Amino acid sequence: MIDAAERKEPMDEGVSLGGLETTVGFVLRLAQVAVFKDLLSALKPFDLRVTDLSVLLVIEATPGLQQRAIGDVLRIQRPNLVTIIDQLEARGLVRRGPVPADRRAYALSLTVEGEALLQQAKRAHAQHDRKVLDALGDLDKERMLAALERIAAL
Amino acid sequence: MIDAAERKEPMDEGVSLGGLETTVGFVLRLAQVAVFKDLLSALKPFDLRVTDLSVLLVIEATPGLQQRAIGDVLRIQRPNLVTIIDQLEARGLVRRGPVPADRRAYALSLTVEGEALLQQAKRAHAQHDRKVLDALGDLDKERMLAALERIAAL
DNA sequence: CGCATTTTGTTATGAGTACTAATTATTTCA
DNA sequence: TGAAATAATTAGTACTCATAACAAAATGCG
Repeated sequence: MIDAAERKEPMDEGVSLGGLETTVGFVLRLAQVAVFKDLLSALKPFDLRVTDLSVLLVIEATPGLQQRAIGDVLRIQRPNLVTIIDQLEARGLVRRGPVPADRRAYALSLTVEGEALLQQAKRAHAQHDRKVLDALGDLDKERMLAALERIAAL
Repeated sequence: MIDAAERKEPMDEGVSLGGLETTVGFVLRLAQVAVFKDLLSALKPFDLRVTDLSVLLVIEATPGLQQRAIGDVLRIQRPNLVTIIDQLEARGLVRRGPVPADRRAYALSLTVEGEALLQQAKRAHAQHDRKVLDALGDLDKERMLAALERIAAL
């Protein structure tokens, strides 16, 4: 396959984006897609998607959490979280334990296998995150995060 | 529906995200989702999706462009662009004209209706963009764009 | 020129993600 | 106790994104 950068005739570099290229929203999307693609490939060896990693991280941080709580903080709809947990449970990474006070809910926790895999995945994630931070250049992380959080609260 | 912020018992604010909240990638995603949601609702009156607007903007900037070129700059796969143009053409907003030198391709241009609708949509878009820029706070747009572009080039 | 290769747009199709409505079991509360 | 709310689930849907294969036309090289 021939990359656009080395094609002969059309020379797409000259095509105007109609002002889109100086728009925060548009570039924000390009950046987000790139970050997710990079992280996804970094997690490939562990057969984890980005969402899987985030779920595992939250469970690790607070074992005993219920599905609803995880969905809330990660902005995952409850029905969607069900299948995610289903898969992680089927792989023996996560356990659906009983909640003493509530027989409807499950107390989620990592199995030893889940904990072990997560440790590996965390190293890959840290490596990925380093790349992202390097790309920030002179812009310090704190100001970037603050700005992004304000945008997220639109 | 009850918002999480005003629910009584669980108090999700205390749930740890396991370090995710200080990750550029995660917050980047939240920001991007928020921006798209805001822009989508701003474009609702014109029955345009975000992608539709970007396509119209590119065509306006360079009339006579072929589908392939638009897909390249906007990162839209050719098959997907076909249906997008189909819809815009069916609504009378875009015209598929002949390319003198190439009978396979179409020279895309805006109709008068398309031009008129785009002008309105651009005002809505400008209003939305103003909100995003305000959210940047002390961070100047140029540095933000530069950082995002470097991330997008990961 | 003539024939293989490439390119444009198209169709069909599948994977992945995300959303809504409705159901069951359980808990909460008036 | 009975009504309403909640946790998880199921089923169905919609939207985005990607790939493969195709016809028509253009390109290019012998």
